[in-house]
Amino acid sequence: MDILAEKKKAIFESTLELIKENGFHGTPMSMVAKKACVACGTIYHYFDSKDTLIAELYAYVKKQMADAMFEGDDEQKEFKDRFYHLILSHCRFYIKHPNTLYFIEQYINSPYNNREPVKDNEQFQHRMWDFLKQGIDTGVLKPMNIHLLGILIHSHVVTTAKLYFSQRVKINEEDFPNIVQVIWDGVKNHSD
Amino acid sequence: MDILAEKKKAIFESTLELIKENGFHGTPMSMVAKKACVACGTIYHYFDSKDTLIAELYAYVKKQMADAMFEGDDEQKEFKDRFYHLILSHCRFYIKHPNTLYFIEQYINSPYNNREPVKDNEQFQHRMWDFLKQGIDTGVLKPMNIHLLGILIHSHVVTTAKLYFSQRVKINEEDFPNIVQVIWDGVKNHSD
DNA sequence: AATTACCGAATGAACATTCAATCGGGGCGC
DNA sequence: GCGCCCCGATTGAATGTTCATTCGGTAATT
Repeated sequence: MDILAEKKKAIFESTLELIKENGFHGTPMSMVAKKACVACGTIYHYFDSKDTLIAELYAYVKKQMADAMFEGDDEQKEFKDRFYHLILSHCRFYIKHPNTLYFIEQYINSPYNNREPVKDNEQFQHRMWDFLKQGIDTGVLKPMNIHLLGILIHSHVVTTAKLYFSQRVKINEEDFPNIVQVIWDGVKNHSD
Repeated sequence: MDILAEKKKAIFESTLELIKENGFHGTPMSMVAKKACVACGTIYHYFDSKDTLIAELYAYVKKQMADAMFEGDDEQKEFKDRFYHLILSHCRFYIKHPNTLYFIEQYINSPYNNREPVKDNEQFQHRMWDFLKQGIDTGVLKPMNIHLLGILIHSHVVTTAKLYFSQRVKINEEDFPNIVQVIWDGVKNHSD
């Protein structure tokens, strides 16, 4: 179970990195095999097909993200502080895991996305929705569709992380709070 | 020159639609040829390779977008009105051209993006930057890096357009102004 | 006539997937 | 403890398919 898991993990990590570099097309199974130091056939011992591998990889990184996400969230604190903390953690996760960032973005914008809906562990989504709902109910956030709100915020985070790695616009971690302020001012209820 | 342009255009449009449906990998040249009602060889009369076709297609749709973008912008109006008008036009362009929306998103998040930097007609970018700069200089917008501002706004627009076509969150054109308000509140300078 | 547009079968390379063959470790009889 | 067997894990060369691209030729346009 240990060695088994190790090999599967090696395949995941290799695929992740190669896809970031070369995209789905640009990464033949043979390349994944070489990078993961296994034989081609071994991959097929663990996964039915390349599509399956990619779909499972998506679930794998999604779970990692969910696990990392709410760490350090303190329900006792004020809403705004929690908001900043959550968004910044999320940004930092992507900064720390660029392979994941680019893989997810590619995946979401590819036809893989709608092929077989991976049964998402939607832990992350639900905790986020609860948090946002609380913000709306207490009048701190604009009254809006929660899903919409969540997606707008997430897209803001992703854009920020991508920018961090881009050549054209140079930002660093010290700029993050200012960028988070943009989305905060956007979603907060200005009537108070 | 006329018929020539027609055939080239047919190839562009077919590629655009097929890539939206099936992605880069999922669209063989033979399929493009069939859909465009030309022979395989004809495509190679107009384009050096599949990569070239895709790169030129990107420039082609980018130009269409730029052309459609600033239509109806009135420099006499108040900044906020112009902002809403521009953002809404941009949203509506994507709504009207979903193929373009999904193609661009796939392209940007693929390794094609960094392969050969298409010499962008950056007309759109520059007009946008000028507009944003004016907003900052007059104190209406938060003082921020203009490129950063532009990208954050654009990502908001793209997210909105994608949401429009998504199953999960149902929004329609009447919701747009509220969504634009989020980004407006986000970027406006609240100190006045 | 000459140049250009167009055709589509043929080519060959790249790649996902298969499978027959080997490895290795743990259970079992002695 | 020792040898043997079994079975899942692993291997990587071989297979068959799917394309991108080519090219010899035909039609249209000048």
